[in-house]
Amino acid sequence: MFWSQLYVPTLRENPAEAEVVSHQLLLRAGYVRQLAAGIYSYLPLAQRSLLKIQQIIREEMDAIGGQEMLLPALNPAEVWKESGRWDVMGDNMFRLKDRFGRELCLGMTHEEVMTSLARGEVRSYKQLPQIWYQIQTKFRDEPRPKSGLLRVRQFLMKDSYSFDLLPAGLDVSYEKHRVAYNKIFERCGLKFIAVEAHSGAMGGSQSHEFMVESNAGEDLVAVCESAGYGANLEKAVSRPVAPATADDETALEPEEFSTPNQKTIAELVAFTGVAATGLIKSVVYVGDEKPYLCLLRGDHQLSETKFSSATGAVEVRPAHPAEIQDWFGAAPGSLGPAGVKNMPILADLTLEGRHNLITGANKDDFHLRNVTPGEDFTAAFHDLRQVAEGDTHLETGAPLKIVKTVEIGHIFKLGYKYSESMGLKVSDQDGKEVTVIMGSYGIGVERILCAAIELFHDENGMSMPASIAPFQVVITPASYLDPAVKAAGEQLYKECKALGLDALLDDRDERPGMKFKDAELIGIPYRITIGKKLPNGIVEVQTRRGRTSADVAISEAAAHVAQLIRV
RNA sequence: CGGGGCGUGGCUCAGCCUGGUAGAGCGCCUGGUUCGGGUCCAGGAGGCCGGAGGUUCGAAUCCUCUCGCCCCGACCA
Repeated sequence: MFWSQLYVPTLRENPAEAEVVSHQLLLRAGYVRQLAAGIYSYLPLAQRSLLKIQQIIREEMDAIGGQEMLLPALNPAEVWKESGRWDVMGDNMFRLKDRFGRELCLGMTHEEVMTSLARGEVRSYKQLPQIWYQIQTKFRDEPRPKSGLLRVRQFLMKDSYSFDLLPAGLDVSYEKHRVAYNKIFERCGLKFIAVEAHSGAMGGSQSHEFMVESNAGEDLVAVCESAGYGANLEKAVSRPVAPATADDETALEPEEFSTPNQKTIAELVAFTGVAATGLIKSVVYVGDEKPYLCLLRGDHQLSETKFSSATGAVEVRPAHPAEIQDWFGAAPGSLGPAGVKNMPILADLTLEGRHNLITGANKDDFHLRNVTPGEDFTAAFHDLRQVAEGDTHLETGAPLKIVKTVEIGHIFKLGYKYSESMGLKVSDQDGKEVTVIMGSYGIGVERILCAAIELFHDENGMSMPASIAPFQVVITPASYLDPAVKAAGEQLYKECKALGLDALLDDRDERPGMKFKDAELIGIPYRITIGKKLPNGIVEVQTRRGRTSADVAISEAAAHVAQLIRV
């Protein structure tokens, strides 16, 4: 490709609307343009890069026996009603009606359509297992699209679905995907981690997320490199920081004391002189419209996901102050387990075996001291606590750190959720009908591009991995007016193409500085500059990442770059 | 949905408070100049100031409504 014929509208300044780096650079480097909130047009550079990403995904999916299909993005309501998700998806689903008033939606994921397809086709256990996938546009009416291509309303997703006769088969399909995903993200040049993910309210199913560390991300994960542990914060477990002081284990009776206007943990710590670890935090949550009193150590936070798992509740929300007043006869800030009979009491595991703690008295402006879990109140103990900075790995005690990440892939053992609700069954060896067990596996295609930019950029622009860069090498004749330089550029371009390199020749009549700036902005990993040293048969090969360069004989230049890319 | 910010040539922004003929830089076009890190000079095109209504002799500027975009939060299969 010749640059003069390629549409690359680079901008000198960052567009005002962009805040995260990948968004700024995608706009500045002329990769994308925005049409509306969360809706983008992909210009030639983005399209080239995205096609390369898709090709890598395709090759690795095919390698595990995946079969590519393409399902409709426009879905009838019926299949979604069958699975129950027509209602569950709520406002996140784009819905429309056809001319006859029939309800349709734009697909936000394809479990339903895939299951519907499979149940019409697959009859026998002999046809299993199957892995079916597609790379397709998904539509989600996000409440708040943001961060450029990271959270959008229309995006490309590779979604695959496995169908197996038995759970052991699902394990195999899942493992195949895990391996394939690792290969895909490695080939895309990303630095990523696979972490345990929350598996939803059904429980039992396994799930992993593939994450790239980035401040632009929205997910927090806890990682411990030395223990090889990583988990989404929703799911993560840890060893908490030990209480600041040992408990007085004398058997003491609870004793009410006055705490005027002391509501928060911080205020109580200041008021009583007792460390937060010596306090019980009382949080009232509503799960599926039933109230629960959740008790945590003063310095801990409730994990809504763990609360949901502990109670089995699907709809989870904090109680309203008015509800609390009604149930406890006191306002938040003076709550505790004492005398609570009208709702279940859940206590975090860190409270088990503690003695003589401080908690609210369920009486405004009063607290109780000397409250001992198990003696002064009974509670069901669960892991309810969100892992916090400073915690250590549960088994090894090695430090955990909490990092912000972008989710680029998610693999999930679905189990029987869709096959059961939608009736996907096959005959087994004995001619008995058996419900098929499924897995579903997603990759956000644009997020790979974003993550690569977030990971690899500097003040000059992007520094794309060679495997997914729009071009692998740019040939930059310092001046296209010099006939010798121009001829050498064109010759070198031919040599690169002959070696199978995806090359771009900057044939524009621009000053060299401008060409260098543009090439670095759009992130082409290698640049061959033809200029001053041409009379000696020398050109310069620059590596974008780190901006190191080497003088190479012009006859060797193409092969030299090919060599660099292969490594 | 709650809170905040912003809409002025393609891009970045000034002008608005205190109403009076719409500006700058970059980009674009023409001519010249220059040619290894976003050359320099000269000339030129391009905007009914997001939209609607109102106040006023007069509105980019003041008021009301509305649309859009961004950020924080809520939400997130």
